[in-house]
Amino acid sequence: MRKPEQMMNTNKGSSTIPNLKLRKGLWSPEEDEKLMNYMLRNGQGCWTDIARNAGLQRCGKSCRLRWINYLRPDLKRGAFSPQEEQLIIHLHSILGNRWSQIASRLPGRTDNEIKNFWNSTIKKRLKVSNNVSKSSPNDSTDETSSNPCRDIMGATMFISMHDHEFTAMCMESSLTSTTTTSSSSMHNNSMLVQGHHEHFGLLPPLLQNNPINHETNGTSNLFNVGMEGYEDCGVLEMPYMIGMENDNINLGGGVMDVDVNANHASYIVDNKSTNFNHHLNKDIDGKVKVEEVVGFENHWAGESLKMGEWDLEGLFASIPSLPYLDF
DNA sequence: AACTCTAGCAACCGCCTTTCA
DNA sequence: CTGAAAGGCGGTTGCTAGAGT
Repeated sequence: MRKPEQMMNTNKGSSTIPNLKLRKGLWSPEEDEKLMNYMLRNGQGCWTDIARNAGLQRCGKSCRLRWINYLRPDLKRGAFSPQEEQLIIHLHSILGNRWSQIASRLPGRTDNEIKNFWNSTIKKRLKVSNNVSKSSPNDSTDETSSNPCRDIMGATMFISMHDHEFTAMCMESSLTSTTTTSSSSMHNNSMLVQGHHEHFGLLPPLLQNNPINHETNGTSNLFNVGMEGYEDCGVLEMPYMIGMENDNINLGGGVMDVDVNANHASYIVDNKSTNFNHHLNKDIDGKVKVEEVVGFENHWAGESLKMGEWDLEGLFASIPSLPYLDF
């Protein structure tokens, strides 16, 4: 942190207020009050104007940051709850360091806050857990190391495997509404399947001991996907693929047909952005195999799939913002 | 009590993207 | 179409407070 009176310098940033020396460093309570009052009176607008009109000797950028990270009334304060922590990990495993996108899924939390939390707390724990796992002979065949997602997957001491409810909620809510569900959701799940299946922290582990979670409340479906394991060739064995009987689930870019009685489920998506096609076939023994047709490979094992190649909007459309969560 | 270490976090920096004249 | 300004974002810095010695 910087002392409020620490620096006064000419602005050389992208937000300019000519001929004014702009303050930097910590915000004083007076400055906070000015900005807060102005924002509450006038709402958001051009930050340079806000800075000027509020009588602040700050650049617009600085005002924006202060508002977003500290003054916004809807900000949540205090430590991250375990649920939030899990969600952050979950989202980070999907999105990487896209803090703003992660933050957009955690109401009341800022990207800066999450970033700091990740860098200071989670990374550290990750390191510890990684050291532990490296010392374990059972992990000798594991090629985790460079991928943090994968590190997390292996971090059994880090993620509680027994706290299933939250993940379940994620899964349920992401598929609760037929309008919010998309093919990318399947893709997300598939990604998360990667890693040591005995450590499924980010998959809904409830599925491992809750074979059928299948209910309806009139308008919503619970649609849980359980994973028994995975194979490097991209074929996943799923003990349970659950949908409403004879449901025709709208998956955004495609349609999933679930016909439990016929022991058959098919999921065919032709999504330009994700280029992701799956066929699901239910085995006689009740397992459903997801056979990759296009665009999904074992990227942990070498063929990396770059995030930038995805349709992140589509991807995110499938991740719930969980507004009902009250951490 | 004095000093050192370190975790946590506010805020800056610089780059990239978007908007607008 | 182009360039400047503004906005947005991720990475990084450096201060503070508290714990440890």
